[in-house]
This record gives sequence, structure tokens and C-alpha cells, in this order.
Amino acid sequence: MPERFVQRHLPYLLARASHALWRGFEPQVRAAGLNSLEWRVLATLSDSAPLPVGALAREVLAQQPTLTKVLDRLAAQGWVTRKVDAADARRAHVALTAAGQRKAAPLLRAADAHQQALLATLGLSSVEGLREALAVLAQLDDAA
Amino acid sequence: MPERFVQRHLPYLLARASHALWRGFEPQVRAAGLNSLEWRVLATLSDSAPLPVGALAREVLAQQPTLTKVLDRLAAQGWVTRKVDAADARRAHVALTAAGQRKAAPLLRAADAHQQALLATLGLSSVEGLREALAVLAQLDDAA
DNA sequence: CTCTAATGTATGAAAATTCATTGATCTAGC
DNA sequence: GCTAGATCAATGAATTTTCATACATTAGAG
Repeated sequence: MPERFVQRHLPYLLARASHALWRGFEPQVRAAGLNSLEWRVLATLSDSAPLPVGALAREVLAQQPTLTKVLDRLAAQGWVTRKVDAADARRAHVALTAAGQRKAAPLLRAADAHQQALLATLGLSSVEGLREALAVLAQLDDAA
Repeated sequence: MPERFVQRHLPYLLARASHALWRGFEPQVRAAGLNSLEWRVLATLSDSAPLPVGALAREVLAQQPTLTKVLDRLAAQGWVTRKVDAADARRAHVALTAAGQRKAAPLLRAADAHQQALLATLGLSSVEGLREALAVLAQLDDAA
């Protein structure tokens, strides 16, 4: 066990790893003129049914007012639309437009390529273990 | 393999897990009047030799100008100090003050307790595998 | 030495995020 | 039906972060 706190503390290691992976992919996202949250929104909606703002916020790890403003920007670019729920006028379901799909598509392919490289680095077997552990950890949030 | 992108994409899973762990610990940090970056700075310096601003920025996953401003705030509270390097006047080594150590101490204990709970959730064996995988991933950043 | 390039940190304006709150709509109890 | 409380998203001011650049110092070439 490493002695320094930041090296033995699991949440810190996770944050570090997550940050490292992001840094590896960030250039491609930035080149598309997006920041990390905008990218997560497009990626999430790319293969999802339309989501209400609050649910989408949880999916993309953002707070609701933050997401509202990101959606304003993405809508201004014509990449997402809000559609008021027919049965509940408080809810606004967010979906990708066709232009949004086109915007996301090459990044999604690049992300898959990025992941392939990671799998190669880690070794396929250890990846499945990792995936499982991460799923357990991620669910800690749903519980709360 | 899950079908949805956000569920099969490793970087997204990692971000999700990291976020979930943070949410579990965040209340304690907020109660101490700190945000995530300020907490990482205190935690990092708590058992480290004084670090130049740039190196510390990399440690805490922040950009240098961001860290400079966080350090201004922490210094205003009397929790950190900057000491100009004797041999290179461009470098400013940052260290925790005694007050900073006192500020960090209870949070560090809480963080260890938090980690203990995680280990119990995951099972000790799978944690070691996780730790290893995360170390590999984190190093992808150093390389670049 | 001296000049040029490189390095480390700070700064200022712009952009994004956060916090607290508002406005609108729905639900449940009466 | 009607009202009190709950839920969902938007808003505005304040804080924080980012981007680009400036400033100061050091390293290296000639």
C-alpha cells in the first residue's frame, strides 16, 4: 500500500484515472468545439429516448441549472430540442436533432476507437473486472 | 455488454463511478466549507513536501491559473503558504500551514473511513485489482 | 557577457458553473 | 372543485474556471 494519501485513497485514484482518460480524448472533443459536458449530453442522447431535463442532468453528472444552460447553447446550435410532455407540462423531454446526431456520430466512433486502445492497454480480462467494480461504485449514487 | 454507449464506454463508467464516490463524501467536505478542488489541494499537501504551483496543479487535476486562484483563497484563510524557491525565483513552493494541517486532519480521517466503507462494499480482493487497473490508467496522463 | 528563447506563475476579461429562488404545473386531501 | 404542498425547469446574481497573455526569471547559444 502506497504511503501518500492521494496514492492510497480510492476515490482519488478513480478521479485521477478518469481525468487521464479524459485528457486522452479531450483533443477530439475540443476540436469539435465542445466541452466535456456538452459531449456527455450528445453522447447520452445519441442512443437514448428523449429524457426530461432532470433525468438527463443525473445521467451527465451535472446539476440541473447547469444543464439547462448547456441545453440552451446546444439548442441554439440546432443540436437538441426540448419537447414539453403532453401529459405533464412541467417536463421537457430533450432529444437530439438530426443535426445533433450528425454532430455526435464521428465523436462516438472516435470514442469507441479510444476505448479499443484502452482495452488493449489494460488487457481484456482485467477490463471486465474493472467494468464490474465501476458498476458497483456508480450505483452507490443511485441509492442516495 | 450493455447496448447503450454511456453504459459500455469505459471512460464514462469511470467518470460515473468517480462522481458517485465524490457525492458520497462531498457533504463532509462542504460542511468544512471547501469545494472539491480545495479539498484535493489540502489532501495532497497534507503529506507531501512543498510543491511548486505547476506540479501541484497536475497533482490536483487542475489547470495552473485555476490553481493559482484557489491558492489565493486558501492562503487568505491561512491554510497554505507560498515560498519562493531559493535557487529559482520563478518557482513558488506551496505548503500547508499548521492551521491548514488542522483543517485537513478531520477530513483525512473521514476520507479513510469513507474508503473503508467502499472496500467493504466491493470486497477486498476486487479492490486490489481495481487499484491496479486505475494505476495503469492514471499513468496514461503522465506519458502525454 | 549579451541576447533570445524557454520556463513558471500571475493576471484580467470572458465564459461556465453554482446557489438560491421563482414560476409553472401537477397531486392529494378535503 | 379547491387549496396546500410537491415537483420540474428556468432565471439571475455571485462565484469559479478558463483562455490568452503578461511578467519575471532562468538557461543556452554565440
